[in-house]
Amino acid sequence: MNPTPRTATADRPPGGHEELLGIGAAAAAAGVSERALRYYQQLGLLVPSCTTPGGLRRYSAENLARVARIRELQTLLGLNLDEIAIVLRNEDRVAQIRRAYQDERTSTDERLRLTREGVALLESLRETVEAKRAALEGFLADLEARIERARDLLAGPGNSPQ
Amino acid sequence: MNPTPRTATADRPPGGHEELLGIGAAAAAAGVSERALRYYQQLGLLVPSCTTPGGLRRYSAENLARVARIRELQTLLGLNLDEIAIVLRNEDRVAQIRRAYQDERTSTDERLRLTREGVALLESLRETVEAKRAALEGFLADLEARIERARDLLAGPGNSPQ
DNA sequence: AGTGATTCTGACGTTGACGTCAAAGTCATA
DNA sequence: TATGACTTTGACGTCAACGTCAGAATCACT
Repeated sequence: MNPTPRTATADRPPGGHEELLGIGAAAAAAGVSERALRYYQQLGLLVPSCTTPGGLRRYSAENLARVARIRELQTLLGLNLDEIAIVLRNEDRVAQIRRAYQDERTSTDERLRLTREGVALLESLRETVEAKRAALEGFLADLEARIERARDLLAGPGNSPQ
Repeated sequence: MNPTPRTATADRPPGGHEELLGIGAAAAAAGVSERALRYYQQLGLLVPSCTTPGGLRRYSAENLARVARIRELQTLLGLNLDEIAIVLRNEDRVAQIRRAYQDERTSTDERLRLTREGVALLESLRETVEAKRAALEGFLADLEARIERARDLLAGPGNSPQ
């Protein structure tokens, strides 16, 4: 009933590399289908952190986090995969900027320039999200007002509230 | 250049009925396609407030508000049309309860019962929306934290922030 | 070297929410 | 009542985001 399912509850590797998952285990862990992982890769959203010599995809924890991010952008913000590609490219760019910033050889005004660029990218996403949040807030307020009115009817005198 | 476009900037009707729009004008006013209006009707989401003897659909302002509601539930909450159908049916039920409540013949405990039912329906929607809002809030907070950190780099001393 | 589970690459199918088009019908106006 | 704009009902097309399936290849393990 448990014939060593290969990847699931993996035993710690003696060498301290990374724990890489095959596409089946990765899909299960991320809560999406194998097809979805291949599709994301096809669109350039997700590149498995390495592949076996024979061409099998191996996914890292970072890869799984990226899938989670994709799903979040899909369900929370309602972005399509093309828009998500843009967001992810921006976030990758920010990470890259961060690394360049840490680099000893980066000059001080280059640091400034990079940071400003990163902030601008993040800000633009924030605009989008903030707009959505505001709209949702309004929606919710309206809903709560209606509930409130109904509740008043329950509390008030049973008849003819004028 | 203005050969009486029939329905657009309509002249006030002498009799005080309602201003009804043909499907073309209604679609334009609501910002959706004619096909969408027919499709919504096909799914039972939207029934034109009346039709001409020949079978042409006429849309009221209330109809347009409903379309706006549908679009809102689509884009803001990401619901599909089946889920929207449920929400709208619930909201219709609440309105119906409201009317029954106003009715003289409705007894006091019937009023209580109806109100409780209405509140329950609204509350259930509120749960959904609130969950979404919370998630979005978290998303936004994370984003703002990242922006903040980048901003700190801009304000701090140009080098090795440890 | 063999076995069985897993994965590969096409390639076609599906679903939701419409888009588009043809042929016929309706409506207000000339 | 005739004209032209608008609308009707099918019916087929489209697009995104995968689902599904076949046949071959890969991998860990014996």
